[in-house]
Amino acid sequence: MSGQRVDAARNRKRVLEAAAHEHARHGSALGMQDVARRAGVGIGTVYRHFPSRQALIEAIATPFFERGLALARSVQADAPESERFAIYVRGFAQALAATGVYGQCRWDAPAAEPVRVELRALIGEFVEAGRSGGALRPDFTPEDAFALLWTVAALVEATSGADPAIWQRHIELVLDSLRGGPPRTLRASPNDRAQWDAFVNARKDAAERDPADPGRAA
Amino acid sequence: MSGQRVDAARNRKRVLEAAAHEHARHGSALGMQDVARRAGVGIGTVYRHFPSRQALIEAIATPFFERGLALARSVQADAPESERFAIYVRGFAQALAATGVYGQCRWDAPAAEPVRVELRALIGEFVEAGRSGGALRPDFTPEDAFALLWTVAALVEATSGADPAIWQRHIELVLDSLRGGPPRTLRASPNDRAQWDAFVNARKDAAERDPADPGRAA
Amino acid sequence: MSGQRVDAARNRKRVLEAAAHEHARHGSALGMQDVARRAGVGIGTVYRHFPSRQALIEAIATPFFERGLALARSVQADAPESERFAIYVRGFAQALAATGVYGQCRWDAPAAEPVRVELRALIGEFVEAGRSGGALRPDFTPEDAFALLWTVAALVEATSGADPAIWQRHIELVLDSLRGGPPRTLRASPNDRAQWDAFVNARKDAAERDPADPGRAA
Amino acid sequence: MSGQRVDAARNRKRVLEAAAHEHARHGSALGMQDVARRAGVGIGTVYRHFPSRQALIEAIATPFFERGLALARSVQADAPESERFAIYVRGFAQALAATGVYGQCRWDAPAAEPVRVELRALIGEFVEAGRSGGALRPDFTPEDAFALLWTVAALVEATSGADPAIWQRHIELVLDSLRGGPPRTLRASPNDRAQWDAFVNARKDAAERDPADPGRAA
DNA sequence: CATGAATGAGTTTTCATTCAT
DNA sequence: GATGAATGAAAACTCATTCAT
Repeated sequence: MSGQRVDAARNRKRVLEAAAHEHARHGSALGMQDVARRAGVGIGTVYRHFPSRQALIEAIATPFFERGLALARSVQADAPESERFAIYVRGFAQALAATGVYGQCRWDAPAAEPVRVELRALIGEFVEAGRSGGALRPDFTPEDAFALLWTVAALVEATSGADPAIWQRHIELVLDSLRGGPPRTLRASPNDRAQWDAFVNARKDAAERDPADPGRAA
Repeated sequence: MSGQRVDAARNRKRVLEAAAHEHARHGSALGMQDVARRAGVGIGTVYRHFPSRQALIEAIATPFFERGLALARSVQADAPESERFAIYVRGFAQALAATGVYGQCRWDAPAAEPVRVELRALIGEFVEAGRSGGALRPDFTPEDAFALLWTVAALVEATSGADPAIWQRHIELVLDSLRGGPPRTLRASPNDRAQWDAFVNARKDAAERDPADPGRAA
Repeated sequence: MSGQRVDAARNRKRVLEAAAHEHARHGSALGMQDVARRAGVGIGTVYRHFPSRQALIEAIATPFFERGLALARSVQADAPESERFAIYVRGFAQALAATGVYGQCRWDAPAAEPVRVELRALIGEFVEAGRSGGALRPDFTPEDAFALLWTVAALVEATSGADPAIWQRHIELVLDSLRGGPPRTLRASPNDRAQWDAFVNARKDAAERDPADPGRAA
Repeated sequence: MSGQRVDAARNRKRVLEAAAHEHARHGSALGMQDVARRAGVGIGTVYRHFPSRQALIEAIATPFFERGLALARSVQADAPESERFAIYVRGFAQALAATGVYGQCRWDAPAAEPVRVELRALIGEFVEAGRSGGALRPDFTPEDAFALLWTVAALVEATSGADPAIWQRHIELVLDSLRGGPPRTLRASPNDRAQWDAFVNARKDAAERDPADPGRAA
């Protein structure tokens, strides 16, 4: 009816975008009907491309991982060795805040396996270089980096809607501290009370707007 | 099931505990039926104490906040000034890992208002004392502390089921780094690859066991 | 607890009144809990006096029938023979509008049996006297009277909340017509359009206020 | 059950018919499950066409009103002027007895607005013609007609299950009386005691069969 | 390929009734 | 006798998934 052969791939992409949007709002509780509506296709089309809700949710993760990997590659290609880790963390957070997709899209998804492997290798290099260059304390491991990314992701996901300065400050504070030396002046302004009040209120508002899934993250 | 009129308060508590348990596993998608079953009461009893699913979920937060506050008070009472912040963070994470309740139970809940206020005052004192005593870098603010607690909570929630050593290591690493001086040897063993493999596998297993809500957090 | 022996009869009466009130609003869909609350007693007390919801509903009818019978007796005692039927119909409608109880309280309730018998006898006399006195056409039977009372009840129940003039006019119109002679000037003002608009709006408002039981009666 | 996509409109109609049937028996307490079963569709299909129980109940009214309007039009087209009112009342009652739908389907439903307006115009004409032709007393108004129809509806609803002769007799009696002249011999046999006993018993039986909603109307 | 009507299992919520205190 | 907490069957409603068109 709407151009038969024209472009199945186009539809697939639209569904994926719609799903990412819904996922950002409702987490894994996203509704298939809502995804279809937002994508402007019938529910059946969603199921043609993704055989189940679970498959769709997992599929959302793929572009997320690919962006993460692409970011790591470009950091490796372009950034000075000792700063790569910091730049990657900042870029990771930035991408997260921009796309809003995280939630259930996790490193444990089967599809993420190869990405995870390559990413670990790259991050391993960043960490090694950071330690050598004095940007990271000597006992910092790649696994510490994963833990850090996880916490950063959670904070970004929670606060980006209210005041991005919160996570920006946090990242600078932690990165600077992880050097292991005396504190430097940070690149981001200090975290203050007003920001947190804004944060709490933003979440309260969101909960009122959508009582079905009252607050993601945390 | 379970005698009648035994004690309304007792039943209320059992429902709350059951709800906390379910919430830890399924997040806000917890089922009322499941809560009732686990509490050993009829579904009607759940509704007698909490008029709706939403009300129950909000109610879960209260003991969580109270524990947090109680912890802060006892830390203030018993711990040496300069170590209070570190002890509080450790205790907070410990409690989280033990009770598993977090998720939707957030600082923005209306019921949390008074707790939030008092808690902020206490944490403000911890931070001040920490800075004076050299346990925290001079530019660390109470709001930085909140951000840190948030990230810690996310990490604990995600990893406590797999290997608590992950979050323990992370906390020690960050606390030590936040001193601002040269790194010390940490109280927790380094974060290594095996731990993360265990983590990823644990999450994968959980997702297979319960495809409905495949993995909380992150 | 609230005065043990004091007065069970008092409680029974309060429950009955509360039930009548709830019944007037919600018909047979009245809630036991609501009745108990309005009566100011525990739900158990309601069940002590009336073993089931059905029994309570049937019990509501009794005072209704008794009032009807009392009215008939007093009409027989005090009113001029030929006007008894008209006076009874007017009084019946008046009582209905005042108490609001009708709905499920029906002539077929077992408890109503003896009342029904006596009432039929009295109304039979009223009808007979009315025919003799020229107030009712010769072919009007006691059963016609019952049918008429039924229709009057339905109209009163429907319109008394909006404009009682509607049923008053209707009664006068029909009573006058049933004489069988040329029309006389009626005791009530004519039924006009504004009254019906008020009626329709009143019902619409009620339906919005209480969507649970949107409008009793036909 | 019942093929798929057969025809959405067909299913909608079947649901509506089933709902009308259930409504005739149980009033506004009709069960959605029962409606679905009777319509031979899944419960989800009922909800696809009518988003809530309330919406379904309101929808039942539409065909009812449309039938009423269609009847009025055909009466206007085919019947002799002075008899139109009487014919309409009889047809109205007949339709009511046949379809059984009334109860919550009321003139105050928003959807009924346009029908109500046109119907009032038509009935206004019938009344006017009836007065001119001597079939109605001169002071009879269109609003009196509405009141009369309401009472007729209540009586039909209550008695059609037992003995239709009751409402038939009542209608003839009232229509004849409303002429304002000397009584004529009625087209329907007189209302007698046996009919009322049958009526009371029928209601008693119904109440026993279905204690949930013991007796509609009245 | 796309569509969206149909399905029904599953979930939330209500409420008449029971019974320990 | 009175109370109200407890119960669970029943009803309303949701939504992932299927499949005829």
